[in-house]
Amino acid sequence: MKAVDDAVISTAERALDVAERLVQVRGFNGVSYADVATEIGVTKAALHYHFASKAELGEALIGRYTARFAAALDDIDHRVTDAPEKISAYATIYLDVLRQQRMCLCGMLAAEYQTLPVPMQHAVVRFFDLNETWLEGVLVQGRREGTLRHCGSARNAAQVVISTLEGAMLVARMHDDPARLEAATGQLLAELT
Amino acid sequence: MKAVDDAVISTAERALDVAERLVQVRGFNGVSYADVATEIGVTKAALHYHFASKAELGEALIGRYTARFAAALDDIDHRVTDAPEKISAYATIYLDVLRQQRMCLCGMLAAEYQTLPVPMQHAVVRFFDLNETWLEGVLVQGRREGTLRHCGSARNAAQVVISTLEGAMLVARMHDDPARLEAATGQLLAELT
DNA sequence: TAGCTTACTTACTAGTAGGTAAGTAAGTCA
DNA sequence: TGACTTACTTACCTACTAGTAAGTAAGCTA
Repeated sequence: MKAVDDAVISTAERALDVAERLVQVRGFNGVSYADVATEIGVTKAALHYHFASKAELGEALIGRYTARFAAALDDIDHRVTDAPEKISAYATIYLDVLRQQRMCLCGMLAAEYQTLPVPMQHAVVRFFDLNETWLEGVLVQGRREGTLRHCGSARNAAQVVISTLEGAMLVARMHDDPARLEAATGQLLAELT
Repeated sequence: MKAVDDAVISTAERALDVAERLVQVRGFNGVSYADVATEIGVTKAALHYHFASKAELGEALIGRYTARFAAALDDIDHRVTDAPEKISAYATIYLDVLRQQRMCLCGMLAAEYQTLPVPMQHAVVRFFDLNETWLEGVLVQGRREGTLRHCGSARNAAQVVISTLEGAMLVARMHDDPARLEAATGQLLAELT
């Protein structure tokens, strides 16, 4: 096995990279083992060696995506102190994904939710929980410091923020028009400040 | 052929009813001819008699859904005069769909956009155009009458309204929690009035 | 160096996908 | 009454789906 810290990227990692992009563009039901295997230049059986089933590949995909998101939120917490700026930085994560002509992985999987294996459903819900909890914290901070306002509970307001960003992403990607997400973000921030 | 105005619903109509529900729940790529045919009690070949290809069935689906939406908007225009109440009635359409545990047909298809046949892509875009245009009119009316306010163009604000409702629907359906859509609607209306 | 592990390939399976050709029963119409 | 149309069914096709069994080359390890 190759060392983790050298320049060579393992087959499993490359499979996750390719599968992630394909799922973000086409959806989980629009991607096959053959699609992923062909693109990284191995057989389907090699993919099954690393991920026993498509459900397992899907779980690994969501796990890695969620971990990366969590790291990005942590990074914001360390870089930014101002609550409104944190929300703005949060929206920038979404915008960066959209600029690659991709939908949020978990937003896409939310659409296909009813067709997903149960472990994948739980993993998707965990992703949204993580985001809600982090946003809730920022909204509480902002309200305390007088830089953010919202009606109802902070949890509720956090859910509305996520809904707006995911929806704007969905529609903006279809039109290949990131400006729509920027407009929604602007209105969201205006409403909260 | 059965008369259009008697109680018997044609096979084509029943196929559209079933396919619509299945696509709203599972997505276009999560539904097969066999699924639809089995549920209405005919063979796949009978379905192919009415809709030559899956793409054609999809187009018919979007066409009927868009026409029904257009009729609902027309109905609002005749029933309601107050602009904020029109927006509220508009949001109720979405809520009624969500209460059946369904996603907006075209919101679902927006997620799968990249995998759809080109004629279906165009039909989905037309659905959103129709909605944007109607909302734009209501927002202009509200601004003129002093009952609604929005920053930027009315068209832009209309896009944000649709994005928010579609996104809230996506997330709320996953959680089986229509309250999330109601919360997003509430915040949207607060922002506009 | 013998045995084991890793990371595959080749060749296959059963099931499902969309789609089609040919036939048929029932009804319409000149 | 014979030709035609509608609304199907049966039986099939090819392509693709996820998944598997068996084999192999390379490297690591006692």
